[in-house]
Amino acid sequence: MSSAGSSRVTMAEVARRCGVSPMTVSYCYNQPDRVAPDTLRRVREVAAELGYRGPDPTARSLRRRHNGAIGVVLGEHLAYAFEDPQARRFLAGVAEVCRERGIGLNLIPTTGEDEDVDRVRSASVDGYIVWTTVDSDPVLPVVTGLHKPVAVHGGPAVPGARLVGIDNRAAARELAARTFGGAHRPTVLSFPFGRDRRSRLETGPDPDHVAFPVTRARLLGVYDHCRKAGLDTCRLPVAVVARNDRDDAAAMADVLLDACDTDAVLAMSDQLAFAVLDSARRRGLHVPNDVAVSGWDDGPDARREGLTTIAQSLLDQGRACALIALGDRGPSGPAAWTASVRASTR
Amino acid sequence: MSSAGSSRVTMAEVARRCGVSPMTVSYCYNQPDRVAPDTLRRVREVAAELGYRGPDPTARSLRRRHNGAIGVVLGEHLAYAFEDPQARRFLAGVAEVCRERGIGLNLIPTTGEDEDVDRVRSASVDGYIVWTTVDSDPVLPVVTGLHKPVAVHGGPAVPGARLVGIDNRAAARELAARTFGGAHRPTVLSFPFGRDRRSRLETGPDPDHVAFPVTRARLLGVYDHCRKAGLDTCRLPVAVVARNDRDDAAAMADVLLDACDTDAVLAMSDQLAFAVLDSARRRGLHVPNDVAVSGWDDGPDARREGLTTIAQSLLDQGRACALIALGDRGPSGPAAWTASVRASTR
DNA sequence: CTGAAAGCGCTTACAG
DNA sequence: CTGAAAGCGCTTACAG
Repeated sequence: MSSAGSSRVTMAEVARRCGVSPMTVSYCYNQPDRVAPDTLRRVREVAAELGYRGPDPTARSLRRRHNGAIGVVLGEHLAYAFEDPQARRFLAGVAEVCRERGIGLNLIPTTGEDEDVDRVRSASVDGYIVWTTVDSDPVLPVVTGLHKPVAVHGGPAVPGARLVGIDNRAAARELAARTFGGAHRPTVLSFPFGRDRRSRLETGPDPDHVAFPVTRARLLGVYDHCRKAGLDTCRLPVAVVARNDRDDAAAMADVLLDACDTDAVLAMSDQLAFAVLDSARRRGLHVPNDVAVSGWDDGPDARREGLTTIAQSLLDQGRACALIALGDRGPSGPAAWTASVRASTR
Repeated sequence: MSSAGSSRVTMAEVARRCGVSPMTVSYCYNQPDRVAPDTLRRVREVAAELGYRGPDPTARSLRRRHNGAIGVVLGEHLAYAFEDPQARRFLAGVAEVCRERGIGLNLIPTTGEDEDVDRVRSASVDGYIVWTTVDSDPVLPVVTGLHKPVAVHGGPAVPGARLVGIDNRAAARELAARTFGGAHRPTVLSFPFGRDRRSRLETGPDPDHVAFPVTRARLLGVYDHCRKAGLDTCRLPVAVVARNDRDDAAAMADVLLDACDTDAVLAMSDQLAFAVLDSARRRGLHVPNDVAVSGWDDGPDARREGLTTIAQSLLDQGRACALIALGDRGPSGPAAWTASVRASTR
C-alpha cells in the first residue's frame, strides 16, 4: 500500500520512521538473514507504507564501486545494428550472458563525431565491448584507457583490449578458392572500406586503403588466393556497397553482372550475396553455371537459398565478448569457422 | 601521456596535485568558461599526467539526480528481440532518439521469474519503456511505482504508464475483411496467447484466455468481422505458434493447410504469413486462388513477396516511447496504420 | 575567477 | 542482532 505523495523516499527516512538506524534498513535489503525477523517485518511494512522502492541503484553502484552493467559501443548507425543480421546475432549472444548473470546491457551509439568520446566515457558500466570499427577510431584509446576490461569484436586489435573473431583472411582465402574455381571474370562485392561508406566500383584496390580491418583481412584473403591461382589482383573488380543491406546492394550487384560481366561473385555477407542472386534471377542467369555466388555468415536464409558461405557463430562470439567485458578471461585463440559449400558455387 | 600505475584517480587527487580545490577541477569539466585559462590548462595537464579520465559517471549521476539513460524492458527471451523484425524496428526508433539526445539505452531482459523485479528496479535509468507484455506481468506495477516516466508499447494499458500503439482491433477487423472475402474455410495463424508459448491448434478460442493484449485485440477484431460476415467464430481454427519465427511456424502452417484445408489465412505477422506462403509453395497451391494469405507490419520482404498486410511504423512508435520515457509528452492518441493490399489476397 | 560546505543515497567493516 | 562512523566521487548554490 504505497502512499501517494512522497515522490522520493530515502533509506534514511524509512529508518527514522522505524526507529532504527539506516544500516539496519540497508541490511534488510542486502542481508535480510542478519536482521531480527520482527525488525525485518517492521521495516518492510514501513517501507511499503512510505512507498520506498528499495535502495537507489545509482547510490548503491557508487558505494559498491561497480555498476552491474556492460557497455556495447556500436558504430555510426545504431539502427543498422538492429537490421544487420550479424550484429543482431552477436548482440543476442551478449544479451544471453547478461541475462544469465543478471547484469545490464548498455547500448552506446557513436556517430563518428567528437561527442562519442564523452558518451562512451560517461556510461556507467563495468566493461566494454566494441563492435568492429576502423583502425583510427578515437573511441578505442579512450575505452582502453579507462582501466576496465575491453573486448573488441572483429578488429582492430589494440593494446589493452582482447580481440574476438575468426581468422578472416584464411576464411576468405578458402571461400575465394570455392567461388572462383572455373571462373574467368571473378569479382568481389565488398563491405564499405571506411566510415565514408561511399558506394562505388574499384579495380584491384590497395588493401592498405581499407580502414575496417575485417574488410581488409577478407580482401587480403581473396588476393592470397588470386596470386596462388595466377589471377591478376590488379584487375579484380571490387564493388563496394554503402551498407550491408540486400535491397541497397541491388545497384552494385547489377553493375557486377552487367558492366563487369562477372561469372563469379564473392560477397562479404549473405545479404550481399542475396542481392547478387536477386540480380541474377532478374536477368535469367543460372546459378552457378552462369554465375557462381558465395556469401558470409551462414544465416538461416543461406541454407534455404543453397548459398555457399562461411559459417561462424556470431552468437558465441557475442558471448565471449560479454564474458571478457565482465572480467573473465574468455576463450583464447581465434573463433571457429567452416565453409558451408552448397549449390551456388561450381 | 597517462602514467601507467594509478588504477583509480579521483578529482580530489587531481585538485591536490594542482594546488586548487576540487570544485575548480569540477568546473574545468562542466563549465570550462568559468575557469581562468591558465588554471584550465594546468588542470588538464595534471589530469593527463595522472591518467585521470574525467568525472566518474556514477558519482555524477548520483549528485545530479539523473542518469542520462532509459531502460527498455524486454520479455522472456532477449535474443528473440533481436531476431524479431518488429522488435528490431522498434528498438531502432528508440535508439535514434537516444543518439539524438546523447543518452544511454539500457536493455533490461526479463525471464518471467522473481528476479525480474530486482533487475528492473536496479537499473540506473531515468525512464522506462516496456515492450508489449501480458496483463499480469509483475514488472508493470513495479515500474509504474518508481516515480519515473513509463511508456508501454502495445499493451497492456496500465495506470501510471502511457500506451503507444495502433488500434489493433480495428486493423484486424479490416484485414479479416480483406483476407476472408470469398473464402469458405478461413483460419488464423496467431502469436502465443500467454507466456507459456505452447504451439497448438484451437477452435474459436475465448479471447479472455489470451494474456497478451495485442494478440487479444487482433483476435477480437477478427471475430468482429466474422460476426458481421455471418461466420461462426466458434468454429474458427486458430493455430498458435510458439514464437514469431518463419521456420518455427512451418509446422502450424502445414496444419492449417492440411488438417484444416484452409483457403484463407490471416497471420498476425509477416513472418508467420511467409511460413504459410512457404507451406503453400511446397504443396503447389496457388496464392490467392487456392489460399489467400495476409500478414502484419509490412516489412521490406512483404512488398517483395506481394503480401497483403497491415502497415505501421514500429520505428515511429519506438521514437514515441523514447520521448515519453525521457519525460516528454509524446504524441497523443493511437499510432497510425493502413492496410497494404497486394496480390496475396483475393 | 576560486573555495568552504553541504550533501546526492547508500554500504561496509568494525564494535558492541 | 544493531548502531556510530566513514566514505564512495562528485556538483551546486553561495560567498567572496
